[in-house]
Amino acid sequence: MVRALEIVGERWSLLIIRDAFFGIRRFTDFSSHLGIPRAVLTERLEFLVSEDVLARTPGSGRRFEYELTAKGLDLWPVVRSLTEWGDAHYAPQGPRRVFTHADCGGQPDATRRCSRCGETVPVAAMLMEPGPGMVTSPKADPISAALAERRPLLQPVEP
Amino acid sequence: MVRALEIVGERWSLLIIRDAFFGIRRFTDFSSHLGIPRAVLTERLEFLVSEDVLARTPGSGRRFEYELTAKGLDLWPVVRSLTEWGDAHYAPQGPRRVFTHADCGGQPDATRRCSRCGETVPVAAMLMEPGPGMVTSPKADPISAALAERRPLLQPVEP
DNA sequence: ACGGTTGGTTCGGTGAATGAACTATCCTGG
DNA sequence: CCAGGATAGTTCATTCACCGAACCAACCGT
Repeated sequence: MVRALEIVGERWSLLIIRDAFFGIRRFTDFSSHLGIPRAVLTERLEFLVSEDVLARTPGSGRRFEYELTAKGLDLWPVVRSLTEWGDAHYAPQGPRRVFTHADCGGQPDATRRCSRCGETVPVAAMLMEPGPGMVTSPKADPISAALAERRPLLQPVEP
Repeated sequence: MVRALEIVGERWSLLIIRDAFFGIRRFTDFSSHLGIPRAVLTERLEFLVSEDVLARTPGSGRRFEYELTAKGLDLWPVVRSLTEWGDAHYAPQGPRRVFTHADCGGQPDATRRCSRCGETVPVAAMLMEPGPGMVTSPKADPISAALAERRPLLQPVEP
């Protein structure tokens, strides 16, 4: 676990990875959604790319995109179990987001096993939907607004 | 996930919690096994106790013990999935430790479901055994040596 | 050609982490 | 009863990481 924490244990790293699962791919979107200092974001993205957790692909012009690699996708159980623990102990209204299997509507657990059909669900086949604890503030930025809608995981935000 | 990381996302916190699962309970043992600065250890233990992840109970005299609470035990999926990710991507020799269901010998996944009997295995009913990647250095301190033996999780080290 | 967008870099200030040394309390052996 | 060790810290100077704000350079559409 020491090596895992050397890669994803620094501050912000897991939040960047979580946002990547949610479909965020661009520098500016990570910056505005997370509120992370840009210098720190630069450093974290470069490090995660160098460790093959994210891949940096050129979009149009300067619009680079940071995407999860296979190794990065393997972090889903970490993201999911941390979220479940936070929901269980710090979300009296219930979770802000729930994740469902697009094919059958069941709820995959942290290991991606679906509660209804029993399949191991690929992350891309999961839908993220607002849960009972979701708060929709009127002044929400476009990114937060998009992430409060029902949408598939990994699908790029505003393509 | 933000709130979860506020509790367990600081450096050393998850390693302290992992060691607590392994059976470490005393200040000196955490210090020597993790190599964490003592001032930081003091602060982390106090914080985790204040957040009801650990409980501090008086042993004999000054020998306090830090034990996982129910809330702390709920962090097992986080510890397990981080370890699995590290093993999958940074342990070419295979994992250093494997965890088995004491009753049936199966291997519980991150959600504690046993691969053999299908039961949800309590953490206390799991055995930690050395795996193919375990390295037994001759100069190992007594704590590391104890943790390289087959032993139940949560059982206090040298009671 | 020009203003906006994107993806950064640079900078000074602040707080946290580090390792080494020191301390106070309790327990045990003689 | 006293000495010494074990335990669980505290203190301190140095180093390092994080922070917010400002600056900058390439590219785009018009």
